[in-house]
Amino acid sequence: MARPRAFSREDLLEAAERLLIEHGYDGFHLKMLSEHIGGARSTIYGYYANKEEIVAACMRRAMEKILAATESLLELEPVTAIRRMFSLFLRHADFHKLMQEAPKAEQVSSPKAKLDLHALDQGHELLKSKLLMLLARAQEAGHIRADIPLPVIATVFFHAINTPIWPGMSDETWAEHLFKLWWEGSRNFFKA
Amino acid sequence: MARPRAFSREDLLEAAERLLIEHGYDGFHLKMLSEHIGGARSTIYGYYANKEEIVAACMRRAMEKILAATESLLELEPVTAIRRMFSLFLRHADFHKLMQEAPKAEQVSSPKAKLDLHALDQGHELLKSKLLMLLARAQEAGHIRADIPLPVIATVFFHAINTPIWPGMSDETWAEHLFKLWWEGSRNFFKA
Amino acid sequence: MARPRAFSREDLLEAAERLLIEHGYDGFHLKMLSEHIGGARSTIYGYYANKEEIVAACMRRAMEKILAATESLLELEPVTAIRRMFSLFLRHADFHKLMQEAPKAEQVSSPKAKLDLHALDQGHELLKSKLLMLLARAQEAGHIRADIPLPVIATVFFHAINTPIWPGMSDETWAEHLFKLWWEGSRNFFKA
Amino acid sequence: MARPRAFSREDLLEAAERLLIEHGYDGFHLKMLSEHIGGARSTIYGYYANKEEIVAACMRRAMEKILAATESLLELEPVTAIRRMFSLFLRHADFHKLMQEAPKAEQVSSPKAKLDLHALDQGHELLKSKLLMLLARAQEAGHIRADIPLPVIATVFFHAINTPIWPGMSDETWAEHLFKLWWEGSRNFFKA
DNA sequence: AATGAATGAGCCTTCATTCAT
DNA sequence: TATGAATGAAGGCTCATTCAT
Repeated sequence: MARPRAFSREDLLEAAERLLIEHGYDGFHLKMLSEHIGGARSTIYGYYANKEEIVAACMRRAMEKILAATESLLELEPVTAIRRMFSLFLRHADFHKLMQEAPKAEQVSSPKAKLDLHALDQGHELLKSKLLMLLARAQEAGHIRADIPLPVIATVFFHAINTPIWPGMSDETWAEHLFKLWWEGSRNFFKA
Repeated sequence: MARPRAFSREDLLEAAERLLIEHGYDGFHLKMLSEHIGGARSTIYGYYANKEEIVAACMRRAMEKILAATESLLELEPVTAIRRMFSLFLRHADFHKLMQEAPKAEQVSSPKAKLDLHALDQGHELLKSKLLMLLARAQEAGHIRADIPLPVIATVFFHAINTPIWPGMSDETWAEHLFKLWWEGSRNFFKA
Repeated sequence: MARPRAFSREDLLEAAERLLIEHGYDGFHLKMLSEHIGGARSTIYGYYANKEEIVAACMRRAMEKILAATESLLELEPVTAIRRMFSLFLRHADFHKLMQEAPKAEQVSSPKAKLDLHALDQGHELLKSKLLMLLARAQEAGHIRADIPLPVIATVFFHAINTPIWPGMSDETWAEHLFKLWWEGSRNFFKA
Repeated sequence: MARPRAFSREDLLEAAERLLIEHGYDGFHLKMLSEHIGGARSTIYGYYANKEEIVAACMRRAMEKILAATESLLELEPVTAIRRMFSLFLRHADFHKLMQEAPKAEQVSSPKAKLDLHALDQGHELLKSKLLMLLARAQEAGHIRADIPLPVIATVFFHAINTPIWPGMSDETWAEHLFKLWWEGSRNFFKA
């Protein structure tokens, strides 16, 4: 009965995500966004009340995608699960870059954005706790070194994933190498 | 007779570096800068023609400081040198993070800024080649694993340094843990 | 078969009047209006071509209501009629305040709005002339002072009505006091 | 040593006052203001941080001008003082119209504007109390009717002043008539 | 006819940069 | 030379109005 929407909320968030990753929070303008989705700046306000809310919704959505992907991981054998998690995060590579741009919930004035950012934080905690659980189980089974606190190991895990790919290398090889280096280090243990 | 210089080029670049690290490129304003160096905004234009040039000069200078600090490293025993380099970079970690979002020389309009950014890139390459040289020597001596290409190992090295510190942990302990994880990995090799 | 009318012209003008009185011209938005009449913003354009026309139609209608209410007043004894008129206007005081900032017919671009605003002006003149007639008759009968031109007295009458009510006072008491002050002044004539 | 200011704060407030009176709070734009003082919109922000602060400063200044003008009034014989106050306000005719546009201090976000608006309120109270004091003294001396609460009389006084002048009449005659009507009412007390 | 969506004009505000002393 | 003042180009957001169903 009314004019059909030129683009969906999904389209909008998708574009926003790309632009946020590419330009950072401050470098991200609604003008830019509107150009990328092919509409007027003001049209965006029919979807979200302000920039804050767009960013927050965008972050939350990315987190939910990741969380969904880690759904069944906990049931696997821990070392396998960790390996899977590693390659999963690698596939969603920009996710972490995006997360670093997240504004703090307290610095945000829109209540809706606050809600989304809190959900984001909870998601973050959940993700960390999932990883910690896996690491703990792997450690109990003697697979993970015990001389370094698990949260530190987890932090390094999260960060390692974001290593910018060596140009020209295939994704699979890259994943393989990266995991090996995280898992076994750079040292040569088998020195003759 | 002439008005005394309100601040030196050094003061300016020093303050700019701190502010860039703290607020990122887009969050960095000349107003902020002028307040921190105790002068008028317009005075800055006596030193640099525009914001681009300030940022470029600032990055270049930071890179040169790092390069100077790595000067004598190549003469040490390779594994010791690598360890030193690790903690050196860790001390300059903020700068590294900044580097990752450094403006590209081509996207910049001021020719002077272009020059500085090219010098920055060259410095980066030099740094990488120094590291590669060390890694190669260490590998020759059998200390570094040989099943993974050295550039990949170097990339991971560079990236590992930027891991956000685990809150509440002392800098020294953090450095220790981080190096161990890069060097020996997360796996427990000594499983009973 | 046709969609039922969501609201009538009357509903629309009624709501517009309330909102105009409450928020003034610049504070009056079509969004607000549409929410109050329970329809879509765009539906309003089925009734009036633009905001100007709504406002003009609304003012004209309010004026006509007042004029109708003064219909039988001229037949009364003049002083009684004046008293009645006073309390009548007091009841419509908000409208009067609004009238003072009514858009001028010449500043308006829509011809329909122009017409309505001219009608509004005519109504205003008619109202004034009615009042003047009453005052003249009262003056002839010796009830109104003759040392001040009647139009001045009429102007003050019109303006007095808009005196903002003393907070906490009942409408009736207020009307009583206000009329007395207009009629007898603030001076104490009966000084001992 | 620096470029001379194109207009003074006074110029700015003066223009703002005129425009506020003419167009009301909502109809008053910085663009309009900048055009009237002959500068760029952004230049205004060198004087005041935002629209709120301009309006608040403008109101406060108007109030202070009036207060200064009423300075020595209290020492006069009360009825004379009242008469003087009346013509004084008449000369500053638009003052009250301006005051009606004043935003409430609580609805304003800028702290500086809050301060100014509070000062405005205090000025308002002071003005009212001055008038009330005069009225009370006049009443004690038997010059003011006692059957109507003084605050009501004061309110009517304040409002009466703002009666729009009868076009074509000289200011002095107008002042005379207006005062007479407030003081003695419209009624003819001396009916033969 | 009624509606939800789209849009452009306009306002407030910030900031890099230029000007005039 | 150093500076305070001035400015235009954005960018966020609102709102009257038009479009397409």
